[in-house]
Amino acid sequence: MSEKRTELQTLAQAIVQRSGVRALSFRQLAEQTGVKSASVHYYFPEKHDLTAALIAGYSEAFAQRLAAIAEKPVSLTRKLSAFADLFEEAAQDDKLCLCGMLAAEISSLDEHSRALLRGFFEHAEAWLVRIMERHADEWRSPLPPSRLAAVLMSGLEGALLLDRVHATGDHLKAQRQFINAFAAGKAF
Amino acid sequence: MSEKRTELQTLAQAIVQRSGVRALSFRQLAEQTGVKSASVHYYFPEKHDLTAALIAGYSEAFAQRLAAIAEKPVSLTRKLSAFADLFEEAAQDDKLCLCGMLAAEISSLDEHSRALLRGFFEHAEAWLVRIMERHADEWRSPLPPSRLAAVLMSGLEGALLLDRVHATGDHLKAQRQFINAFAAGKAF
DNA sequence: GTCTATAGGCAGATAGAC
DNA sequence: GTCTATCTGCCTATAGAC
Repeated sequence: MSEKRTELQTLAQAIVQRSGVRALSFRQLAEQTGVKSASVHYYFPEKHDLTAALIAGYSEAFAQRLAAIAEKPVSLTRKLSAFADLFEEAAQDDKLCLCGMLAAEISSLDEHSRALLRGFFEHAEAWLVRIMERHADEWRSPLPPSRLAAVLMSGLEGALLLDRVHATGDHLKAQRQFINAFAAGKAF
Repeated sequence: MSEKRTELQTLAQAIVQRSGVRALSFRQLAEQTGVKSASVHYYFPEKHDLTAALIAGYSEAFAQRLAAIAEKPVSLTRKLSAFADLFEEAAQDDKLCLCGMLAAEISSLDEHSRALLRGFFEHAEAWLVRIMERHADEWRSPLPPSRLAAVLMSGLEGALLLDRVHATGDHLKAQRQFINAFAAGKAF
């Protein structure tokens, strides 16, 4: 993988996380990396090639972070808190989760990118389910793990979204409080 | 308020809820309502005028629905379920909440529209807090009402987002289960 | 109110030289 | 790999006739 390609992809990812795919242009990408737009087309012939590469790269990095969290010998609380940290990082940079942003823009994605997007969310929720099952003695709830995973994931993606509007970070904080109470077995 | 203006605004709202402001064009709007794009500019001189009108209109309609729910003499469960119904309606039409979509696209909004957006979410969450306080005997939680309102709102907006990716509606269903358990005083 | 016509800009994409 | 040059198409916005 060439360095220029990586540089382009990194920049493109940041732009999408902040403003969306529709705001991402070959020209802007070229200007900000010191090449011409034709050169960007050399690495990513069409825009959907770039989009797909973005989702694939993001998914892989995310999966690695999840794997690292899973193998640590810590409590459920700490694992879920580390999970929330991944979202916090994006929020700090005024970004959404790449895949959350693309979910909003799904009408402008091709079928291949949509499939990759599905993969991202399936993997993340499956990870949450596995973690909850492994720490089954640390929590209780009237909902099954798969439902809880959906609640957690929706909550975090939604919090990222709403915290762009009020810059206080309150929604992510509320999610963390909720997660902590849950993972401490206090309720739900 | 002229009929044509209303027609344009209704169509524009649907387009934004499905594809976002960046996908909304004067030309498309004109074609689908049988006029020319110059005529659309007659009603909404610049695009940010249209965007602002969209948010204001949506906020007002939403507020009216909330007021109607609040005054019904029913349980917390039923009120929160009616609240969730508002999101379900959007999901059925493959739409996001207008303001959720615009939150993702906040970088392309002017300051006036951003202020209107803040107003929407503040109002919705204040409504949730008021409802929870009025039904204080029907639920319990380690979190204060304002935090719970943030959790609920994030969860529903996020569920709408994630359910566009897998078309199963699972995330909204999970939110409803969560809300029911909460409002039944079962937990959290 | 609605139109025609058009300005001016930016988008994605490609051909072909180096 | 990177460039220049260019095509085609869509965008917002405006001037001015009817």
